[in-house]
Amino acid sequence: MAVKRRDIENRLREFEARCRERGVPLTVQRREVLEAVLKRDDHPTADQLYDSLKERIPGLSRTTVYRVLETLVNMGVIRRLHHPGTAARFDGKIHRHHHLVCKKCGKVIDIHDATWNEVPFPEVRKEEFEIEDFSVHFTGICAECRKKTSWKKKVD
Amino acid sequence: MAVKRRDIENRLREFEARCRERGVPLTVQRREVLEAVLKRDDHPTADQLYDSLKERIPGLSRTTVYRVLETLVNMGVIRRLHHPGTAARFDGKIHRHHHLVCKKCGKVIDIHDATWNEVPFPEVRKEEFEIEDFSVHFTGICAECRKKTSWKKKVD
DNA sequence: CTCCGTGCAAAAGGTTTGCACTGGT
DNA sequence: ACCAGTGCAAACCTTTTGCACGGAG
Repeated sequence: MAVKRRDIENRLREFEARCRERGVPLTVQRREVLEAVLKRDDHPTADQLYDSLKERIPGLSRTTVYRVLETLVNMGVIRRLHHPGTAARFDGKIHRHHHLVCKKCGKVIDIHDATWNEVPFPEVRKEEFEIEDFSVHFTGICAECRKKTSWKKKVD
Repeated sequence: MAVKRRDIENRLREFEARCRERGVPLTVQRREVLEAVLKRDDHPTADQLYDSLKERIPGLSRTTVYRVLETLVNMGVIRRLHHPGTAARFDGKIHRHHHLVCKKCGKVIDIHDATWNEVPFPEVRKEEFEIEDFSVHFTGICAECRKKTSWKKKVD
């Protein structure tokens, strides 16, 4: 489910506060892009966000959307997803959650599962890698794709 | 660790058998690209594979590498990875394993962890999603990047 | 007032497509 | 011989960069 209205307001306020304390200029574009990401639960691409905002913000540049998204990711306010598909997708939900990824159509569905959230980090001392978080990709076939008869891409 | 020599031979034989039984033409390019992916453990991009093969296969086209990789993924012989970075990466290891992904440089390290492999699939009846497998992305900072002082953003 | 952020255009990758030719079955 | 696979070039899509202007602190 998408972030709730109340939560969105909190997130925006939190963002504004963080901008101020860091001296990061708070622009209309940044606020609007963040709000647009928070309002959706379908992991939009930069281009989809641009399309949904260009009417509200006349003269908005695609470039700016890319740059703002980069800024928001670096501030830890949103996340960049690396799932199937050519374009990067963005997620306003920054708490730990996992994804169902359809092998056929690439759709990404959020899931929350307490059991999975609590599995302890694996031992990776050998790799000298400092794990901060994790997310699980469950791959398979979504309901719609399962209904369709033709199954071209994946053969088996 | 990379796939072992013996295993590579088995995988190639298995691939040839599957081609025959499906009537998929077995070409030099397909065999060589598959072998090249199996021989490495660093999740190469299409371009890196092309570079490593163009000497062995004079006249090889980048396009062909892309097309062959697509075919191999569809046949289930290799996997496409969707990790940070602009280019898609490919993985010859098709058994269940997980990845350490560096937030800074985008490097992907394989890990095998029995505990993680055995956590049962979550309940997703509501989503009507048929889970087939999963893989876990552990995000954090790799050894090299941790040593570096600056901590701005990703490169590779 | 000073910079940083923005807009525009153009460049820079990475990947896909159209078409003619070659090679596997 | 037939049809799928390949090579080449160009198209395409996403993302990044250079530069001048304008708005936020």
